[in-house]
Amino acid sequence: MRIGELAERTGVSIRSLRYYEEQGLLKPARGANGYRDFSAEDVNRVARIQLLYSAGLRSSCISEVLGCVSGDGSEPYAEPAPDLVAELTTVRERIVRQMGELGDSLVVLDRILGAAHGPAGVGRS
Amino acid sequence: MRIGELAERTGVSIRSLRYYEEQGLLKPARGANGYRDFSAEDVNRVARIQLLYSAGLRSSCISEVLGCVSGDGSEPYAEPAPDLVAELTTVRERIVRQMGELGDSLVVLDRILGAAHGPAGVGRS
DNA sequence: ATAAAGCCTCACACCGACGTGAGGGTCAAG
DNA sequence: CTTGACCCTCACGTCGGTGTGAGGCTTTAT
Repeated sequence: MRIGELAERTGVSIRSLRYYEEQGLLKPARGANGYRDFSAEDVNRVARIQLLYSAGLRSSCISEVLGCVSGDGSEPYAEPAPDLVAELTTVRERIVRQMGELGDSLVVLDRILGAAHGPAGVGRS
Repeated sequence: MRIGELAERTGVSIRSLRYYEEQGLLKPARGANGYRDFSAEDVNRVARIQLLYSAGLRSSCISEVLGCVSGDGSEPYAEPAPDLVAELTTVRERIVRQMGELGDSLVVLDRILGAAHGPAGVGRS
């Protein structure tokens, strides 16, 4: 599939997809015309990339992580390098902490929002 | 208290504190010498600012939120403007979504980390 | 008095993911 | 053949929070 289609399917901009390739996160084949040729698996791969980005990992790190995840990513892994393990452990801790902070922020926001329309309970999501 | 002390107490850089003032998040008094003079409450205020930053709010939004929180922020609020309520609601949804994504990312990371040192359980934080 | 430390105001640098536009090929439809 | 849609590669712009350095005050300690 070509880049436009992948963009449409994933909801990610064309620019971003090119950027992902530039960062080594995607390695599409190339047609004789120079066009990128993405596989069907790349749809999932892009989803995982986005997920990890949203977790605050930078692309260099995502690249290593994805190197440990095979094709559809549903189950298997290769051996993670020891350095990577250390880094990911740090990242893991950061994520846990960040989730806590987000929870706290939510409390703050809900206080404000609660004040907005009186003492009645805020619509729970 | 002067900026250096506040920086030390909050763990936030001097540069950032000046930036917060520039964004209207802090309004320190000024001594005759031009030095900023922060109040004791500002320590809490800075903590809240950091919290909201980590939740992904930009300073313009934080400024409005803090406008609804009185002194020590422990309980009360002023009336939030209706526009602000709408924005915060959006932000709230984003945060909830983001927490979900972080949780998913955690699962991905734990899979990798689980593969790192064999089938034994991962050290639970 | 003199040095050291803390403060001040610009104002430019940086990072990371992405927008955007220029300039130019490729390809299917009319 | 031409139009229009899609693709390509640079390469610079943006945004937000922060680092950093210049140039110059005030205050504190010796």
